[in-house]
Amino acid sequence: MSHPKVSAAIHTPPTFWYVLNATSKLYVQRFEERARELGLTLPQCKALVYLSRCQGISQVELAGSAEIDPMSMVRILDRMELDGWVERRAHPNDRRARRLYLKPSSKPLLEAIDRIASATHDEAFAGFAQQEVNLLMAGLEKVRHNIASLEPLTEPVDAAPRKKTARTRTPE
Amino acid sequence: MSHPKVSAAIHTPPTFWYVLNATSKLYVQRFEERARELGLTLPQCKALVYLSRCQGISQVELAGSAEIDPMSMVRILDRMELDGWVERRAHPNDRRARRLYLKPSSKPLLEAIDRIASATHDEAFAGFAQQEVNLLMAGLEKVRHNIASLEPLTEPVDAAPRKKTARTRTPE
DNA sequence: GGCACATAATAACAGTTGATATTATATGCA
DNA sequence: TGCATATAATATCAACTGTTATTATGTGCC
Repeated sequence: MSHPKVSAAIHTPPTFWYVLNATSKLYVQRFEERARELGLTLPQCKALVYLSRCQGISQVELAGSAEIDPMSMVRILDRMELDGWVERRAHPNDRRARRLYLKPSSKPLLEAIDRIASATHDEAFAGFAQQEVNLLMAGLEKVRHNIASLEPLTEPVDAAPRKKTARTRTPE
Repeated sequence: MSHPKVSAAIHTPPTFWYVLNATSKLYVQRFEERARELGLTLPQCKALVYLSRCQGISQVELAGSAEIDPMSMVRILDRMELDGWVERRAHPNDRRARRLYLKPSSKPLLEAIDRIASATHDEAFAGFAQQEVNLLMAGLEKVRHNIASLEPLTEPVDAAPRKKTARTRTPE
């Protein structure tokens, strides 16, 4: 991510989505900058943390609670199993499913993740009163709730099925 | 993005980065859900909007002001030039550079983007007083500023150069 | 029991993104 | 002038993500 330092270009008053995105991206970047020392990406960290809270669950369950796409979860687990942090055991009653467990070796990792998360949080909220933090989170939650409870855009279901990747569109 | 509806898994109190990310992602998703009807992705919209504010700039400049990676910008412009929204003209004094211009056909597009942005904004802030919105943005800006002004993590510059992609890491 | 259908995990593939290398040109300085 | 270095744009390649298809099971109903 090597942007040439922002030039003397016009800077219009930042819109909400701009600030929201920029902040989110920065925050993740900072987190991953630290997590890189552990050889972990954010999704991996998420998987580890969520798994630590309810070991023995299946992959779909973990994917569901960590809000990660099941297919991505497979790949994350492949990597982490290889790295020796996680174990996939057979499920006693369901031969399709696998029960997930953390290997003891992952303990220090989880602690490190915790430290990293705190450190990032502290950096982000330097100079904030606790109440401000709560307010900010509450606001974001409200926005999130607003969007989450919207209908999926009724989609005109028009004759021409559109490609999912944004593509050439001839203006009629 | 087809998660199986979040299972009965334990749900710990949401942390800040969780809420921040989730909100940001949802917001973008909602925006792109609408923008898809125009055949545009969010980066494309960004490029168009920023370009509209200072036509005649070069690609690096646009990349800089829109905070998009220059290489990504190339690809975005390739597509949009093809689609006939944007023009690359030779730069009079610098034969390496190209000056960017919007083609007239992009005008309705820009208007549509504007409408979409407003619509999304309105959905997100349903039930907010203007003051709340301002407060929320101010909070985010503060966080953003906090992180943005951090040193790049002094990187221990340790002997072993680490791969940038999170990879197997044998615990010593 | 056996058939229709759902589900867990994974494979295969396509599209996108990010990092580095390449090419042409500019710029500063000896 | 001529060489070292910087820069704009782009090509190339590897990693990652998302989508759909595949395989092995499980579940309910007749």
